Amino acid sequence: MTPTRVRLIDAAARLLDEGGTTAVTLRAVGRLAGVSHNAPYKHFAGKEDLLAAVAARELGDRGARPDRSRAEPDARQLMHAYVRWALRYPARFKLTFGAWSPGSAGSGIADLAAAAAAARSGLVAAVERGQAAGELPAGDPDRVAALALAVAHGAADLALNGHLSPAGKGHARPQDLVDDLFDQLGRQLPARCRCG
Amino acid sequence: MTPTRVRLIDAAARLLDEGGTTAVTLRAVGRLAGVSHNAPYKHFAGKEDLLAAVAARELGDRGARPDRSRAEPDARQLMHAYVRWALRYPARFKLTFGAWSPGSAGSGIADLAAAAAAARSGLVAAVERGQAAGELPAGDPDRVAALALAVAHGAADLALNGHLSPAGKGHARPQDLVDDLFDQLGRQLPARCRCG
DNA sequence: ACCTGAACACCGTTCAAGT
DNA sequence: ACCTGAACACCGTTCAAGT
Repeated sequence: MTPTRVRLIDAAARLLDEGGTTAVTLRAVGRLAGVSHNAPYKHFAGKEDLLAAVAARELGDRGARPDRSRAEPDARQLMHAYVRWALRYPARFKLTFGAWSPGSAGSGIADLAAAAAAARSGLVAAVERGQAAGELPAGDPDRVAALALAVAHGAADLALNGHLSPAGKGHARPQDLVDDLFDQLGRQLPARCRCG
Repeated sequence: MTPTRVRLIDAAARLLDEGGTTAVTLRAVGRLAGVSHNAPYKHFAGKEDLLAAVAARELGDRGARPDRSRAEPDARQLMHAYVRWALRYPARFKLTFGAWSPGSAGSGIADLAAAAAAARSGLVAAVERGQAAGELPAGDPDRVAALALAVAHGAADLALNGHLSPAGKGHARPQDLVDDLFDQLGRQLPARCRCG
């Protein structure tokens, strides 16, 4: 709300993009925002809370974007967008979906939890539309959504950490793994096929 | 090789298990190992190289264990073991499959790359056995293995970070997602079903 | 070869003041 | 209410010595 608060978040996000997670120090954030090195403590509970505010804003921006271009994206497109975002902004991805200590209760962490819940429900809604259209198997939509997210998240994280494509064997791009899953999910037995 | 080197790795692993990744400081490692706070620099290029040595040993131990109890584990069992290990030792999991700067070339990092390659080839071999037994779909075994690993890794990582089961809705245990994938992979159209 | 102690430039966080 | 400067207890890393 207050201008210096958003200035601090801006500075932290910029440092994150430029120098990775290790470059985001409270002192550098204050320096870049034009305040003293401990002014952040008047706006955030500490370093972790400031980082949570950055993650919450990033998650909110990501959720707000696809709504304009396309009213009802399908689950496959959402997971492709997820992977694309992770590969393009590795530091934001690692921060947003990294570990958040459940005990601490700063304002930024609360915002982050709410933004994450909103993103999750959007994916579940897309899965339900896919099930209604017969493109995805029946069953608990929360669980199908979790499976899709697990593949996208795991593929992106493994790729970023160099654990996916061993030696230039091009065939393990994370987007391909997302497609493999959805192709497999779409290949379920149709109702008319009872020849078993 | 040298005794102090393994003592330093022991100390780092113990600090990692007890206090998480932030507890592993070079000074605390030296203290626990009974040497000065910068003796590690005679055995490792720096902090990252010591951590890589810890990760390489962990990965090697994980690879050596299942060989005794079961000669040829299948891919599903390997992925279940992967998830079980990640949930039980979160800090080791995050360290082992975390980010390793590709530029640096310490001895520990080289060991880690070799151990990761060995683990990967073991999974690919299990996938090939599953394909031969008709339990897994045909196609590039490297890619099927990558899909299985992506689900296991993503499910474990999301679960550890609280992004999987939203509000006590029990139905998103990472092991269940691994089963969902393998159940789906086993539900491929049999050759005799040509009624489409 | 292996280890030590002092030193340097950082860091997060706290605290007593300032306006 | 918001910000500042000094201070505390750390940290990784380097360096000149010691044996």
